Amino acid sequence: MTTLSEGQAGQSKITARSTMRDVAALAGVGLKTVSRVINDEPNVSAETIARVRSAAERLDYRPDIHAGNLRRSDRKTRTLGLVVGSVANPFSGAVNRGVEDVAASRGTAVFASSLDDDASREATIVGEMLRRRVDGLVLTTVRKNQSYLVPEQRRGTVLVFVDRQPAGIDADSVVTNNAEAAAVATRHLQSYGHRSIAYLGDRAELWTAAERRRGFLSAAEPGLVIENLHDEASAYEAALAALRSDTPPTAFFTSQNLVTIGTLRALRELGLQREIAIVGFDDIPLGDMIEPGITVIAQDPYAIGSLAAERVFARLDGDQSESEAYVVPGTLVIRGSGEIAPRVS
Amino acid sequence: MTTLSEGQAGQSKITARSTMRDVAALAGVGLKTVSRVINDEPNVSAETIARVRSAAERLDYRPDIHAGNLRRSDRKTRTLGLVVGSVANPFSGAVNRGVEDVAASRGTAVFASSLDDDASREATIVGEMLRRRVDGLVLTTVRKNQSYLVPEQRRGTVLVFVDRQPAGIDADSVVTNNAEAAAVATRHLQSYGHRSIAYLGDRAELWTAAERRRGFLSAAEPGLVIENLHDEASAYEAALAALRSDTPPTAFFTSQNLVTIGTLRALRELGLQREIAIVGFDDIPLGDMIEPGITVIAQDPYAIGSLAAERVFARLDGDQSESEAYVVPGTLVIRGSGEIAPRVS
DNA sequence: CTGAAAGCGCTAACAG
DNA sequence: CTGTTAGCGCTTTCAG
Repeated sequence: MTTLSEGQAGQSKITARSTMRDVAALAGVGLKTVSRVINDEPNVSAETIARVRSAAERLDYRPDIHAGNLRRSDRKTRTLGLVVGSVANPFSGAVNRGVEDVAASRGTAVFASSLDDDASREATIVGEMLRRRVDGLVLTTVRKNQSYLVPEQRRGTVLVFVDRQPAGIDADSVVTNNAEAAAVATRHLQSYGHRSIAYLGDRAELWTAAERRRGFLSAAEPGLVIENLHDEASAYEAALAALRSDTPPTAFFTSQNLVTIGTLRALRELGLQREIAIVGFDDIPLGDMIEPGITVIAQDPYAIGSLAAERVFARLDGDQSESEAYVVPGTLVIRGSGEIAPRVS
Repeated sequence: MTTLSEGQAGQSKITARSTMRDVAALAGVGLKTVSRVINDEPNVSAETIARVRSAAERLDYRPDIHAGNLRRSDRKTRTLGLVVGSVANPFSGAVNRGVEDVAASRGTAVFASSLDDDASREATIVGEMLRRRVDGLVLTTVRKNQSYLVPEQRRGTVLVFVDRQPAGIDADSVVTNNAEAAAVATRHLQSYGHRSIAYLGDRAELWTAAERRRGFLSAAEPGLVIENLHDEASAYEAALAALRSDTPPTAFFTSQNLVTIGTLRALRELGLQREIAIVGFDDIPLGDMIEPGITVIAQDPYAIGSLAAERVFARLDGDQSESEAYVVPGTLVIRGSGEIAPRVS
């Protein structure tokens, strides 16, 4: 006894989802023939193609990619997972778009998830994506170590790390030249005469924060280093305290977006935005519209995302070369705030 | 003859993906028992549970959600599709995050796709998501008409429209009170004495743009209305031309993010940012840091996204009530640029 | 409490 | 050029 979907019975109103079987029945051909037509395989007569197409259209047939995948030999779901800080922040948004554009050109859809730099959520989120059998994963990680992904990688899931370098696993990564760019920013301030530069940084355990601090320290004479700032408010407080101390810095190097904004607020609060220099790491929306314009090391998150996605597809296409750390250089964008000379005392 | 995955043979190195079968074999139980344990179903002895768990762990077993779905009665993929302008823009990013947070709390993953307001891509993108059998779709549409989705909706795919009202289909929507808020902005300018307010708007066929214009016109005396501005550059040119005309406006109402920024650049170019008033629709990052601060109608994209996702789940949970247009009100944020009185001539 | 058999919608392998 | 049979990894159904 064969069971047919409801669609077969009712002529007028399509309500149940129709299957390949239904299309085959309506077109009066075999199941495999429909499969051939739907997948543009050769060896079907033009007339048969037309009949199948019209039947599929009449039933508003939508092939189920997952049912096919179950049996298909390559087992690709044409799906990518992307794990970022938060889809709501501009940096991640641009990475997301870079990944999406490359993925779309390959007929691949993208799952994005926000981590909020919360290490405890990393494994859960990645697990959810793995259950859905993503072909590859583009990851901004928080955990100290990613060795838990090694078995998955061995099974063929492609892993590419972005923004931060992974540990305990061998895989491609795409990052900004954090240390070098931070040193460039620092030397830029020095070239205007600054000798007392305060470093305001993010949580020390983040790879990016550590790299930027390393770059800063490689160029600067030992000075004020404040870390573990993760939002505007804490940066604002830290900057305010530094400026009110007995030996205030003549310039700031802020290692991250929100830290830069918090520091800008503190400078404004004290009316010092034209007295104290500041260079931030990572660009800020409308950074050229404020007064003075904010000088930054601008990253290229779109390029990071698209390059990462390209690496995923290269690996899926069989690239067996050694894993590589790709560097997307940050660039110094001069707008005014970093070109303020220290007050002569 | 039974075929077993490679995992069974090799003891040390796991390389092939193991299936429920492999776990069952290793644990020495039946397939269904493993299924019960993995899905936390009742009627399994504690000892058996432990044996299965340990076998699953040893094989690093990951259930395949799609294989299960094929046979499962509810056929839910626990996947949502989100179609927005661009995942890289702040408004869409916040909507995305709102959707994601609600979805994550229900064990649901989110596909996001960028449309760039390109009507020709709408059907393709939606089609890709439907092939992947998303349970629901949160959509920012561009096409004039969404009736092509009616059959899909009848089959049980939940549709919720955000930011823009759909046409030709009956479904929940979540939007800002565009017309009312635009009228509020306009009256705000009038309350400072403005009688010659220029409206700079986006493409007239976009529902949001039309609504905002309608709101503006309901409050303003007929004045300068310029439309079809879709980016910073065109808005900049339009504002510049208006300001250089024989009868320049004393205030601007700009109907969208990029248009506001373009207009601000024009005002700065002419050094008029403290002479000519401006109120923008949709908030701008760091809008309080520029001088003067930019007065806007701020929307709440996070609330829009999370409410939309909640509606999807409500419908999936069986809510059969009439479809509704939910309104997330925009709020006037006063920062300076909208509180400039016209020059007395 | 446990498991064998059937089948979800599709593709692979083969036979006509 | 076309169709039949088996089976992907899981859940359902039903019999122990």
